[in-house]
Amino acid sequence: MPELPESDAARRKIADHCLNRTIEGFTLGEVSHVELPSEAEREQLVETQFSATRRHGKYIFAGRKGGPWLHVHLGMSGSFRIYDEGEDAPDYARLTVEFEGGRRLAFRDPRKFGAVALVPDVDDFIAGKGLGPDAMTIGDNAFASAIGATRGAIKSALLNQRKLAGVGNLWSDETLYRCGIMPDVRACDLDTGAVGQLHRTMQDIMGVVIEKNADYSQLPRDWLIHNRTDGADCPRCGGTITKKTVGGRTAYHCPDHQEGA
DNA sequence: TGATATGTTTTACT
DNA sequence: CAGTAAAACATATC
Repeated sequence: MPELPESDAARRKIADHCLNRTIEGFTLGEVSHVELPSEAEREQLVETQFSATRRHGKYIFAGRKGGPWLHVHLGMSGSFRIYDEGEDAPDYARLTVEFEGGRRLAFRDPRKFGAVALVPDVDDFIAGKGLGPDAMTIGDNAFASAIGATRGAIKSALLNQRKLAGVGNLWSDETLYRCGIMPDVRACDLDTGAVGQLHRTMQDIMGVVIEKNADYSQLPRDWLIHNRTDGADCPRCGGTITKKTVGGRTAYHCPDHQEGA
């Protein structure tokens, strides 16, 4: 489920398996309603190599210095699959990059909410999207000014990609759960200490998910992720996990140990 | 069968 | 400008 940590794990697949190999071509799957690079854009990449990857928030990039970069957003259900020529292509492959030596990189996207595009400059792209600072590298002061001053719900602030890039529904719930803060508390009602704790906790949680390569089965048992179901027992306090809608998103939380400001 | 889903964008208000 | 709310996007799964 792609948020920042899942996007980073996906980026790493490219970094680990697809760099410095000449791109020979592309294969398209069933592509209606999926944003993909045009034939002319794909042609610009043929005979070139990816030499580096980047990630900002949930946006992944692969390219080389000076050249156009391939940008990928995984949307709701996107993923990458690395395989070699002769192996079965995965289901729902929308765009497959063919490298020399038979290496394949498939962009899978069952629900077609993802996007792949060619961008001339990564920084310009990020600026053009209006994305806020990356959630894993933002500093304490920048976090406090981006989030702490918001008048709306803290959960909505964390999810706002213009304020902070990378946090999605799952990890915003996990962060608030660990901090003991109700998702619908107004961000500006949190004291300085709580905002600082939120910053540290958010980075700690997503850092662990990145470290575990986004394999949820390796995450600690007392995390909300394993019990994110209406009516489940809260593994931290014995309360009951409950859902409510905050800012149009479903917010799972424990009313017993998550409190208002 | 119907409800729900990890995300983004757009539009229309307040 | 800041924020809220709803709808739309396409499809798989519970």
